[in-house]
Amino acid sequence: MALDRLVADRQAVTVLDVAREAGVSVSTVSRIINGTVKVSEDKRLAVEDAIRRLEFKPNLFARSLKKGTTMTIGVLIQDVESPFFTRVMCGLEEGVLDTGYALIIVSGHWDAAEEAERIKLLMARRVDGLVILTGHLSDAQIAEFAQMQPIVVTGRKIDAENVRSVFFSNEEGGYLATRHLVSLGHRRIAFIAGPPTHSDAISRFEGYQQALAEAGIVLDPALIVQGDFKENGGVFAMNRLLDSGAPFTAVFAANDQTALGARMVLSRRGIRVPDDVSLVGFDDLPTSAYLTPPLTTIRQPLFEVGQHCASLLLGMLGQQGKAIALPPLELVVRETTRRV
Amino acid sequence: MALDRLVADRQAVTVLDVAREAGVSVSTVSRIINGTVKVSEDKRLAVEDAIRRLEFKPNLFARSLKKGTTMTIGVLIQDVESPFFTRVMCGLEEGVLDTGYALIIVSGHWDAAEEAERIKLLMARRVDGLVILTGHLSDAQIAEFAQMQPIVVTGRKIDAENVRSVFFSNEEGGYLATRHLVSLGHRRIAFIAGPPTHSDAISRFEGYQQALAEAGIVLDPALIVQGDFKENGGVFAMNRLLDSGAPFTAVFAANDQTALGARMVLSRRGIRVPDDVSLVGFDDLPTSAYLTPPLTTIRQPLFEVGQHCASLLLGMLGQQGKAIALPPLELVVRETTRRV
DNA sequence: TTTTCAATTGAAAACGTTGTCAGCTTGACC
DNA sequence: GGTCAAGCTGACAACGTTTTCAATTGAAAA
Repeated sequence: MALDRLVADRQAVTVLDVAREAGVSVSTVSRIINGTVKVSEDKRLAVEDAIRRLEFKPNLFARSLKKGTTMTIGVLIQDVESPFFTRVMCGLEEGVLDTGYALIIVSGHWDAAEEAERIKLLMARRVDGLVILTGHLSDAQIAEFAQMQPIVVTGRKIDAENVRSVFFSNEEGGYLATRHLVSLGHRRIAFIAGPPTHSDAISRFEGYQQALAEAGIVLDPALIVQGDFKENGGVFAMNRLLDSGAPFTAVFAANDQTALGARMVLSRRGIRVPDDVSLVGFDDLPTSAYLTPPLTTIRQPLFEVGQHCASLLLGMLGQQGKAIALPPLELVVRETTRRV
Repeated sequence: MALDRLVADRQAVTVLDVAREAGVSVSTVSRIINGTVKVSEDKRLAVEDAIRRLEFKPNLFARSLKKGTTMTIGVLIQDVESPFFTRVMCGLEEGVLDTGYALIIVSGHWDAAEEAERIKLLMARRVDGLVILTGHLSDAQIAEFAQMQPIVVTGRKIDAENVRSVFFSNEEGGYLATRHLVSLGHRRIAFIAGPPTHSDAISRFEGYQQALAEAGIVLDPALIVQGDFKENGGVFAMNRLLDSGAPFTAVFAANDQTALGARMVLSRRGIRVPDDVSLVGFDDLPTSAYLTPPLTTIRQPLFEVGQHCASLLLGMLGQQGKAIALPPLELVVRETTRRV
């Protein structure tokens, strides 16, 4: 009795067992599973029944070995704990749902060497495709990796064989945020930057400069301080800014986490937001709407970015992924900004 | 020339190529790679050199197929976006670093059926082990899954073959938080609960009750409102609580996200924290220290929990994982609580 | 010098699939 | 009735490893 075998040794139900149980050959079983060739109705039924009875699960590794495909997608993120990445991951996860693909996620921790290391690890696992969410790898490196398997990369534009970029204008976001402050009458607008080598951070800074220039405000270097895209960077930056004594009425932080740190320092020093200082972030993280007061910020459609990445990659892998339209960047005005 | 072959067809460097290049048999190459049997020094050198020159990477799938092991660990979380899970994942990630194991992460979204579904997916991929971070699966289900592969589960105590639990007392945490409020003179302490079926949530409630009983305070059902462990649940709960008119001077929220939502409502209604109402959370999420004011909460050593899970599972898989000591739960007093 | 034995090594058989190839039916057509 | 094509089917060779098993070697022992 086949079920005994199942109980005795849970691991070992193979296509051979199914074939025996259904009284056909292994080839036929394989054909039914993959639907490659038509088989007679009675055998199909017998096999499907046997599969169900034996709870047969094809060994993915044997299959991978034969077909050269692993049904696995590698995802390089920078930090598992960053809400930015997890939001995108959420979209990715949704995007590959029910496609049979699984995600292997690795973190590069904002370090080009570590990123390359992790990608090599993924390649050793023969992932079918790669999603690279920002980071410090050079375009050339990515193009090289793309010789091995298709890649979708976010946060930059790469023109290379086998690479698709999901890209949207951080510059425009920086511009939107700054223009909003300008339109409220602010003229001394501080900027807490992101990591100096980070392309998103650079673009946001460019948007800031552009809005300033457009309003005829000369950029005051004393109002530019360095952050690191994390809460603590915001804390340091805001302290430095306040200690410098340079007067300002508004702050544009390069991301929400930075804004959070900055806001804490302001509050600690008795500076009210938005009464004394207006504050704008960037990202619209899930928690940002629940801060006190709720943070004015630039909304990036991160979930959709994830979905879109999945869809693009699936497309490159020959699967028909559902097309996702990327909503534009959007200024979300909440309660941390006020007319001066 | 071997390198030509490499360039022409990047995928296909096999152990056979290496053997040919080094002038030995495939068996010898395999032996050198796995270190199973001693081979002569000169051949070892030749093979190692060939491996390097050809950039040979063993095909993990062929190996898995033969050895029956996949060097993959499945992780069931509930929500990629929850800071709670990502913190633990961080520890997990660190724990398996350089062990050759990779993590496949799936989300159950707090739904027992979906959780079981995802676990079956992981099992179809023949993961070597499983880490289950809380959730709604029954103990019996987990014990059954454990017949297939070792499991580490958090947030509950399961006595079963092939299962290890990482468990620490949410009850004690609830007790600590409530006792802190009591010691500040509060007597009307509201509680915003978590999901009613969630074991962590239940334990925290029990701790709350215990501290109240110890202080001789009778529990007032009017002060207990339902949340869902997310920000929005905190918003609804706090609105309901305030609308009910029941007086209170302190709130214990079942987790930090809930506290965040509750705090926003308080602020919106002009109720000051901690001047009018004291607030305690649970989890000590990374952002909680940066709220305004910084949140008093119970710190769970989540990162260490992740490391510990990894270590336990690695142990069950026959790897010598480094032992991790789990720090105890801890009350972190910040600035949202004050003497009444 | 022969015998014994351990240390290395290579050939070949798995592991569980898929896909090619050839063989077997079956029915249609002349 | 014979021929053919078409439709199914099974045997078997891959896929790239690891792991027997047996053979070869060289050195040590007799």
